[in-house]
Amino acid sequence: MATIYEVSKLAGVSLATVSRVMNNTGNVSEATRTAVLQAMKELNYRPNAMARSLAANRSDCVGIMVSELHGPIFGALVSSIEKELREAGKIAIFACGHSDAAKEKEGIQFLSGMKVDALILHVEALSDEYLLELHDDPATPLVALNRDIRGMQTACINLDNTLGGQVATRAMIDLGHRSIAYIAGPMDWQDARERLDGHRKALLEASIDVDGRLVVEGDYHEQGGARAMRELFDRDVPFTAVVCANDEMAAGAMDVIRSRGLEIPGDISLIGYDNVRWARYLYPKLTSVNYPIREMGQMAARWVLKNVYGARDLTIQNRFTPQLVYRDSAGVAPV
Amino acid sequence: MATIYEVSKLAGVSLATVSRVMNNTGNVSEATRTAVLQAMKELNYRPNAMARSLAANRSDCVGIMVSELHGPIFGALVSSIEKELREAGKIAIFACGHSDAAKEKEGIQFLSGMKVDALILHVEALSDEYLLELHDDPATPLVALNRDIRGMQTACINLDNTLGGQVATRAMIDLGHRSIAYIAGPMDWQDARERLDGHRKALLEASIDVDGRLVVEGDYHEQGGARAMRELFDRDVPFTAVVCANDEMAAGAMDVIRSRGLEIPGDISLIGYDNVRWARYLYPKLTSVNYPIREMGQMAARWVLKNVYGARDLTIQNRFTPQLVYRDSAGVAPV
DNA sequence: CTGTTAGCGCTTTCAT
DNA sequence: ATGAAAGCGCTAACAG
Repeated sequence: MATIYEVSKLAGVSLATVSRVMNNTGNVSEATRTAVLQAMKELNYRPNAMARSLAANRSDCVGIMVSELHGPIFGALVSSIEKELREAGKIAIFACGHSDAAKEKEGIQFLSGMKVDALILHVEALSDEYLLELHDDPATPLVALNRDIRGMQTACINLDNTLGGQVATRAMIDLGHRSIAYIAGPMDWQDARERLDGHRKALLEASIDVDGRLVVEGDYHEQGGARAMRELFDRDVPFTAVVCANDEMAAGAMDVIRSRGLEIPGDISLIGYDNVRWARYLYPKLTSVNYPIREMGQMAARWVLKNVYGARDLTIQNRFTPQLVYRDSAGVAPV
Repeated sequence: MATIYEVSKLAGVSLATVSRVMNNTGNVSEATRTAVLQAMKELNYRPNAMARSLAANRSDCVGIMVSELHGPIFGALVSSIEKELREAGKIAIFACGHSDAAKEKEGIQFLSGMKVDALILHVEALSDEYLLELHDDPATPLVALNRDIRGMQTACINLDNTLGGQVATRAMIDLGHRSIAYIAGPMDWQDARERLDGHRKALLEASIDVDGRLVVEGDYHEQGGARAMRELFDRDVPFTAVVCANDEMAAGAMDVIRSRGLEIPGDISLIGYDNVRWARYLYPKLTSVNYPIREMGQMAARWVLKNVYGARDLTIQNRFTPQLVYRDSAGVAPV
């Protein structure tokens, strides 16, 4: 593979000049510029990104640490970040934490070894304190998704999860439901707690007693949703609606409801959360709270572009508002 | 961030020695080794991956070029490759081609600028000839997923798509269906053509005439599947089963079938292809041909580990056999 | 077993 | 406007 040296020789100029035309830095006469460009083409020259980083002390890489690389949420996130970064000529380097504190730390270490210029994190296991520490270390700027940490709120991009839970339950109430069950996410996750808070809030504002027997903790997975749904039926306290803390669990719940010979939404209304791509493939099509993950990923990328690479004219929105997407799984309460 | 130089000073040894303990190369006395390790810990030293690559002329990065980073197929692929590579201490760098020839080429250029040690490709738009050319250039070894290119078959990892189509249609035949419609993928994609071939083959081996009016070309997306399904109904030639070239289209078709007041599988049986994660969330649960994409991604990663990094004891399987996953959407033909 | 030294390909002063 | 030269942090001969 050709190097800058060979290009300079072929073009009859010095290394420095070739570097200048590559980076559009300093003054280069039109004549030499074209000569260099020509030589680069001729040799099919690709600058060595590694060498460039080393010399420039700037890698043009940003590290993305997520729980998983796949799935409807993380997949969309990762994809939108990569897209935005790439359009700005930056490279996204990914690491997976699998919701495990040790692995998340290890992933961050790995990325820092890659000398990334910035970090975008969407992690569960790492504590607020740890993230704050990282944030206060000026070595690598970072932005955290789905977190809201005091002391670094300008570097947090999150969804108003409480509002989301509220909106879902409120929609059920507006449809006439009074006995509304809730399948929560794992309570050691902040977003799960917030979503549940929202549910409770909606109940309170409608003066409906919150009945502990009507909420059961799931695991954000289909199986957990199914299990929770069975538990709900077994508890034998009547309800006409169930809101789920995410769509996966709603899918599991849906299956169980149907297997009891009940109709959705005729007998039981159902609302999910996240509005993943396949929510509309379900039958009936799932009403769900939208998690604008692509927009939020894009925003995280912009945060980096603005705060690390000095891009102008970018406004950062730290907090996003979830909106209910009405489909067919929630209907008026049976009389 | 600490450098190797500072570590060497703190440990009271030379650069070379530090390098040796980092890489487990050459002989180092136990005493100095611990001293160096200690110094590294003390300084929280992370080797600079860029510098290391430059010097060693080996980046430990492998470039992954896929059409998309997200979605049930690509997401799973990307995730499995990253996992396998990472466990071997290699770094996956991703680029998206969006099924566009120009972007796919550009992505490859980009990755080669990153000086990746190898390339794993899952692309549609690039021609066999172009890939062969790349393959014959020893600069960057490459392995191609979902392709079967003469002249580089040992570097291809693919699914027997024809067999998959055959298996699906054969299952319908075994259930007593004789009039079987087919919703194909875009005919300029090789895998779509192969899957259709399989369908025809199954028909032939059962001595069923292939009726051109019963196959319609879709686009591998839900909307295309719905459109194709409507087209099929409009053509007014009766059928009791439809096999779809992928699950997305099956989801779209399902919706249309139901909207005509028909039952699945009572009136019409349906089989999908790919067996994506949400296939079992559909109602009825979708019977589908499994595309073992994770295994294949893992295999591609192993190919690189073996052929580029010299890992031992890895056997490479170039061709995978699809298997039908029986669920509820396909049943016996109505009498 | 350990140290010295010459690069890897590029950027970036500093001269000219 | 262009060139010379000193590194960036690390590896890999080569000596000793």
